Amino acid sequence: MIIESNNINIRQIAESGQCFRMNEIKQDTFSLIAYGRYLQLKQLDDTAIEISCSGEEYELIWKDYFDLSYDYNRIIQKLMKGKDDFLKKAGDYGKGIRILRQEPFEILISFIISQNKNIPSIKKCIEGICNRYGEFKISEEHYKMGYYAFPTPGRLANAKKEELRELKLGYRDEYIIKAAQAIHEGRINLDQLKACSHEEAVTALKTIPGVGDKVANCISLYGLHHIEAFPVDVWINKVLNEVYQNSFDVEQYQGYAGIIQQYMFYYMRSLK
DNA sequence: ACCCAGGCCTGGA
DNA sequence: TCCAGGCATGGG
Repeated sequence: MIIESNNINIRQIAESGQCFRMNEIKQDTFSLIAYGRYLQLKQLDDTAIEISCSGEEYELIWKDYFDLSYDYNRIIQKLMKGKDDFLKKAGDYGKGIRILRQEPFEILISFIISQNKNIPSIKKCIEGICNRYGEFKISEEHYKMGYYAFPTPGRLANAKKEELRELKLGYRDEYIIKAAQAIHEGRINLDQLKACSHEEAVTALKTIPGVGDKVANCISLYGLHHIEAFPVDVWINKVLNEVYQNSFDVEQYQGYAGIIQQYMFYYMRSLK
């Protein structure tokens, strides 16, 4: 089925560093594994994508996943009318980005892995985990394409350190197991954190070893959809230092700073 | 060989 | 409270 929007660009989303299982499989066509499903997305033009699922499945899952009820154009227009030159360029450059509503547990583990790694390396590690611990599935709708879902908390909670080391996760092995156990044993309830405030969520997430301020903000933004989160990584740090001389005022964008952060990140990386 | 990657933890000022 | 060094691994 076709989705029309002035603010949806699959390539930009796939390259925006918020999701790690979206890949280009042929020109302008991307695969995606999420919520235990396999999907293909084709960019038709600047204002439309084709999504390989029924209208029913779209309404049930993907409309929400791509955050299609939110008006990103309103944010872009606000930036265009403002006087922040960098954000004008960044907004124009990344106006097809949206903040996905991804599975909280997958995001928790993915961003624990992300520390001190580049994006290609993060992707490799996540695929390794899925291949080793995820459920193997077959998509009848895609010529019986086989794929692995992201593993459940229970499967990862019972993983062995040595196994994870084989997957080249390095010192993150223990972090991953501890995090999965916290979820599996119910000490941390991610759905509950979705319902409470961003600040409370970050505080709770930081009790998990291997989750510091940056990773907690990423989980809050990408996994819990607290779009006021503002994760500061090396790239955003570069923006804050070099572009704003450490005088950027996040408060101007209160309530949706995470979207602004995403435009900054995507644009700054394009400059190198 | 060195440096960096969507950082975090620990120990010592 | 702030900072330095260490931490696994792969790629430039």
